[in-house]
Amino acid sequence: MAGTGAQTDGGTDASILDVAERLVQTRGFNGFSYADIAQELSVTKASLHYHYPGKADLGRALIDRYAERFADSLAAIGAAEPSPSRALDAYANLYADVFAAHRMCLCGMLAAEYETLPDPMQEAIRGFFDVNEAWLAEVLTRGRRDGSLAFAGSSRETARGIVAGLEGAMLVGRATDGPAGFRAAARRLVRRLAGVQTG
Amino acid sequence: MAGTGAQTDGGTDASILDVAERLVQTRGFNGFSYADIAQELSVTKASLHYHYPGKADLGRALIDRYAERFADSLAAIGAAEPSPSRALDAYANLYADVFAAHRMCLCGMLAAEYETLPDPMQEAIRGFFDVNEAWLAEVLTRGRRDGSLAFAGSSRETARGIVAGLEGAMLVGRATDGPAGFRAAARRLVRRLAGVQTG
DNA sequence: GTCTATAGGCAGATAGAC
DNA sequence: GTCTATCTGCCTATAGAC
Repeated sequence: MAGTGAQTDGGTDASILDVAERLVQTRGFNGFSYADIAQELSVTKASLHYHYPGKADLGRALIDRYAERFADSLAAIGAAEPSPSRALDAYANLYADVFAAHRMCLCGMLAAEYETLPDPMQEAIRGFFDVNEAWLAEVLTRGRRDGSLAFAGSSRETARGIVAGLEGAMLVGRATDGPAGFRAAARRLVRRLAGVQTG
Repeated sequence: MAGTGAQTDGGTDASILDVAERLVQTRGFNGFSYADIAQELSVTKASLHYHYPGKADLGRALIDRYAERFADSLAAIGAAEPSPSRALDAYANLYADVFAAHRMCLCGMLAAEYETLPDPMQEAIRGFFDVNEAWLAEVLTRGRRDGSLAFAGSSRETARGIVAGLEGAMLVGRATDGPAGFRAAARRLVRRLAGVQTG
């Protein structure tokens, strides 16, 4: 359930991040303001600036927390799912959970606005995708070795295709899909790209 | 070469759309202002409001023109490429051309900001994806019938996966890829999802 | 840590002269 | 059609009291 922004503790910083995270995932980094957060938390904008002096600081903190949670989820999948094909299903489900919460992946959303973002945020976004691709590449390599997966080309480029497919499915699905079919579509996409062998 | 925003004629309206299109494709609809366009064209903001009274009007005009161009490109591919697999390669190249121009697909970008956009723009964005999926579905159906393509599930859901894959590849690629590998990656993705039969 | 108050700038948009 | 001038409102951000 990574990336859906469950309230962590009761800390003020975390509450701010929770609200900001949801706003970025639904409206984009350029589509919300400190005023939006302040109103929702019934505090003043000045108070928010105490915790995160500038919007860039807030943005960087958002990505770091999101990436950390996502990495935890990947580690949990790795521990719980020794089968590569099952690990891929679980990976697709991470995205389906975000979509079901009527959100876009935080870093997918920020990738769209990439050119308008400060350097520290751009750097963190690249890091997020790199971690995802590296984790997937490892799963893919393992699956091809044990015969449960069959795909042409390198694990890394196949991993990149899977990330792209899932991010794109969320992006387009926001405009066209209901949440119903997304989970199945995401699984289908990943299995197809990874060449999951039936039986 | 649809979607790269080549100057159509010398009309003022078209010039405004050309600049605005590039700004949306690189920075997003919420990432530019009338002032940006005015500066680039050396006119005043008031002059722009004469041509497009509100930003929503400008946005709708942008999508309509973009969708029209894209539809023309699809028709041209249909006329020039009787082979389904070659038509799919040409389709992937449409996206690669946009990416090579250091742009995101206009409607992919707007899909990210979907929740913040006025109804007329949302409607036009859905129309764009629907036309793309319908065109692809027809190609896929034809290819499966003649044996050149092999994929599980419906043509329509496979078409949706291809659009998602290409949009996502552009989205993520802006943050991670150089323009070099994108064309090959896009072709690989489409061929894999459509089950292009070798030989 | 949160507040009031405010600065300084930019957003989208309009009126009216030319 | 394009201009100058202006409006209103929101934006990010800061100073300083409590």
